[in-house]
Amino acid sequence: MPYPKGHKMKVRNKIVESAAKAFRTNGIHDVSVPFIMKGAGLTHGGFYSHFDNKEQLVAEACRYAISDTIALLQEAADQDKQYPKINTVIDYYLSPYHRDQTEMGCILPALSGEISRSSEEVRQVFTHELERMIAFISNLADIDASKGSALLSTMVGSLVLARSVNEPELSNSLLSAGKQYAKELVMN
Amino acid sequence: MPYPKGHKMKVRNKIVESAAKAFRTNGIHDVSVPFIMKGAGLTHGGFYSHFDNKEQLVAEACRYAISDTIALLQEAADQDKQYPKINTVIDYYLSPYHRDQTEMGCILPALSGEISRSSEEVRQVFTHELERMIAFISNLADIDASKGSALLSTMVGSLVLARSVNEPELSNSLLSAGKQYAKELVMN
DNA sequence: TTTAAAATATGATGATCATAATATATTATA
DNA sequence: TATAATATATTATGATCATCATATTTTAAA
Repeated sequence: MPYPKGHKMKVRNKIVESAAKAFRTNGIHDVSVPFIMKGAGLTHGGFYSHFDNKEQLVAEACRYAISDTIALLQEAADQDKQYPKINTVIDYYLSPYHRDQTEMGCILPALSGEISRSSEEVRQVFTHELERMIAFISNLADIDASKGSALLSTMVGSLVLARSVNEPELSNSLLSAGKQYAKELVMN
Repeated sequence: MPYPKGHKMKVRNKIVESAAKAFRTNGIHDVSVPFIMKGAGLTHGGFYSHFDNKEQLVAEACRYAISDTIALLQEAADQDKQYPKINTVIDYYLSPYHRDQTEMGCILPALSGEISRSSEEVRQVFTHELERMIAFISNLADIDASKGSALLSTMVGSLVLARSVNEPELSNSLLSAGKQYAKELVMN
């Protein structure tokens, strides 16, 4: 058996990581398989020995990206002493930094629009991961899932709109307004 | 001068309408120029006598679609006797009907993600139209623009997430939660 | 009814895409 | 060190895209 044990798995993970980055930056349809493979340090030929098709990779990249985001937000919540902890997450999520760092940021504002037009397979994975995200937010804010959904919606909506406009002032005010009313939602 | 006066303008409008429909349903990059032209009852060849390139059409379709949405929401607000009027708009915006009718629905949840990766020209138009939308919502709800931005963000976020999941129950609960907290935001 | 400008259709070009077939390189084990 | 299984690279295929060049159709006015 050539190649060390676990080698293929590592390469596969690199492809998923590369895809998760590229999709968040440039969208799903605008990112080609060759581009993703280049990002993983490979050429396009080997792609189909790792995945059945691009759609399967999209699903995996969604799963990876949301898990990654939850971990990142959890870390932010743990490090900051601010209370309630949810405020740290809201502040991070709606920061100019997060707005401008799409590559590493939350997948929801970046790809939800495209996901809604994707295959059942992709939407199935997305649905499951979104449920985890809602649970995470609700738990951290100590609110029920319904309120948690509304909170997440406000965060996602504010960020996606803030990213769409090309007037920095308007963009910042969308973030600020989102932050303020997200926090009020949690407290009331 | 062949062809009746105003003929070209009418055809041009048909193309913009066709594009606005198609983009909302299938995204910008996933809709081809030949497909848009077919939707307007034409073949692809004539496209470039109406527009310099696809990007220019995207910008026009954005403008058209947001104006169309504002008019639709204004109409809904005028017809229903419910007070405050903003509640009618919130109920319509976050209805299963609007969620499932992407073709005629609001462009914000459908295309914001892609817009944020579009050209400056497109984002410029989008920014201007978004400002009009925020003004419309704030005015109708009798709240300031900051609160209006947060309200619109909640509506957009809820709808985009509701459209992304493939579990009807979760989707409906995202709409319901959005409705409830959007109304509370207006009142508090 | 003819005509010519304006609008539209047909067909072509070169790029890029997802995917597949085949060739080459890698390396754990014998 | 040789080998054979496995991973990766190269090359090919057929489709689709935006855009352009050219041909054909339309119809207001002469």
